[in-house]
Amino acid sequence: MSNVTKLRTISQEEEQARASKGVVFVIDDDAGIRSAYKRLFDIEGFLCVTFESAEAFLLRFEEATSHLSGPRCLLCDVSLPGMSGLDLQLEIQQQDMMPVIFMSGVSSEVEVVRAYKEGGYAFLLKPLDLDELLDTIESALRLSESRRVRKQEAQDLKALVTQLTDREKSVITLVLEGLTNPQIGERLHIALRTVKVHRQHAMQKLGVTSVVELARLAERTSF
Amino acid sequence: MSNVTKLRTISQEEEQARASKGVVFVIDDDAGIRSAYKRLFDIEGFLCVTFESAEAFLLRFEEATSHLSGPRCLLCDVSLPGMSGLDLQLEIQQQDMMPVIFMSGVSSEVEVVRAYKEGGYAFLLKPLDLDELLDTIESALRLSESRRVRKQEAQDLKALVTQLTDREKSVITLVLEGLTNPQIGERLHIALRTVKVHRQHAMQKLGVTSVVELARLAERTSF
DNA sequence: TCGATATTTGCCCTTTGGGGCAATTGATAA
DNA sequence: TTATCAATTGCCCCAAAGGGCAAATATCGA
Repeated sequence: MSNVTKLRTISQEEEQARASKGVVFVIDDDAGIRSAYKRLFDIEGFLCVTFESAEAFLLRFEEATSHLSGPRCLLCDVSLPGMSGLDLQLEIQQQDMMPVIFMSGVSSEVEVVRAYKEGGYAFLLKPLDLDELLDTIESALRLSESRRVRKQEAQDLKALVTQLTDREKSVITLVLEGLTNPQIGERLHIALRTVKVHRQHAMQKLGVTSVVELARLAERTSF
Repeated sequence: MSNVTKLRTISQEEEQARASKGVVFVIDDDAGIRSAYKRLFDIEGFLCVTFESAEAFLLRFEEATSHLSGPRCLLCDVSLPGMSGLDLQLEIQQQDMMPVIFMSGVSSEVEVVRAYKEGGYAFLLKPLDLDELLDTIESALRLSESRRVRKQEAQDLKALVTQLTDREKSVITLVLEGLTNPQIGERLHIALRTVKVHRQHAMQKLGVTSVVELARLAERTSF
């Protein structure tokens, strides 16, 4: 059935496939411009979702895309009716949601400077160079993806670490300081056998089989 | 004697002390502005060196400050006679020398965008806010310092690693993959005792006493 | 050709690491 | 109150790590 209505509808698989390549949010108050961008990004294989205002974006982008995974970025005009692009940017940067690319035809230097100072990813001046636009979108999506990966990694590790009991944590901490089991035993006033048991349990819980792996893991977290 | 001529001359110790806090290069074609900045940064405790053009900076900043260590940054007007600030920036970013802060009173948005796109650290519009200027300088200097530290660390480690012989490197590599000495022996077709010897020598050369330290060190380099 | 360095290996000894089996104690959740 | 889980320890065993002593080869610059 998606064949019949393919101009406006895509299947769920297609939708997720596009989202995996990248979700591009577009905010512009001009419906014509919105659909032009949508067409462009559809052709390029991205999933594009448009909004007519910053307020609409904040209200609806979550539900519109929470079921989709993939890197994302926001392309937004600086001057919008209601909440401006710059103010929206403040919200977004606070929650570290996604890179924001500004566009503008009539921007003052002040706006540009502010956009960058507040963490804007790029600022494109009209008339837009299509290649430049796509390059910027792609690199913003790459940034988004690498951030996501880093974040995911961090919280996976955190989940592992919280599985450890206090005793296990303290033993592992000393292991990471390079102490031997007998030394750890002395330090914590427990028997050698006890140290070994805690160490063993901790290694299992952390899913590592050697001290090297343990150290590598610890480098990426902070115990 | 420095007391007599203290308005223009500082002792070598004083010079290095200031440089340690931060070297601020200033490029402006107006001599009055240059001396105003110099006064300001002198008061703030930085070492300030001024130039009348981008060309003069490139020619002379090296010899003027090569004997001094410390974080550094460049404060520069975008529109300069001769080579523009933006062109200078290209040179500087290629060699990753220092953060560049642009100033301008009559900049178009295009210039601002280009400055940021090419890696400019900040863009300050006139009239300058003194507090903002100093904040920006300080954070640029912090960036410069952390870059320097990272770079230094990297080359120290590289120096250590190059001390290793090929055999030692291959043994250590396998150690870092989590293999035991007997396994390494099999893999390299050498006796267990030989593995131990190489391992021991490598650890000594790298200045580590435990596998944990070794792993930590390896995380920061790429063997 | 000679000394320095790298690579190799064997023998032997001690300390660590890893882990099974079994038991005790305390706390906590069902 | 009972079952589960964390913490603890002892005994015993084997594999792995660390390293001293000694020796043979090979390479390479002086």
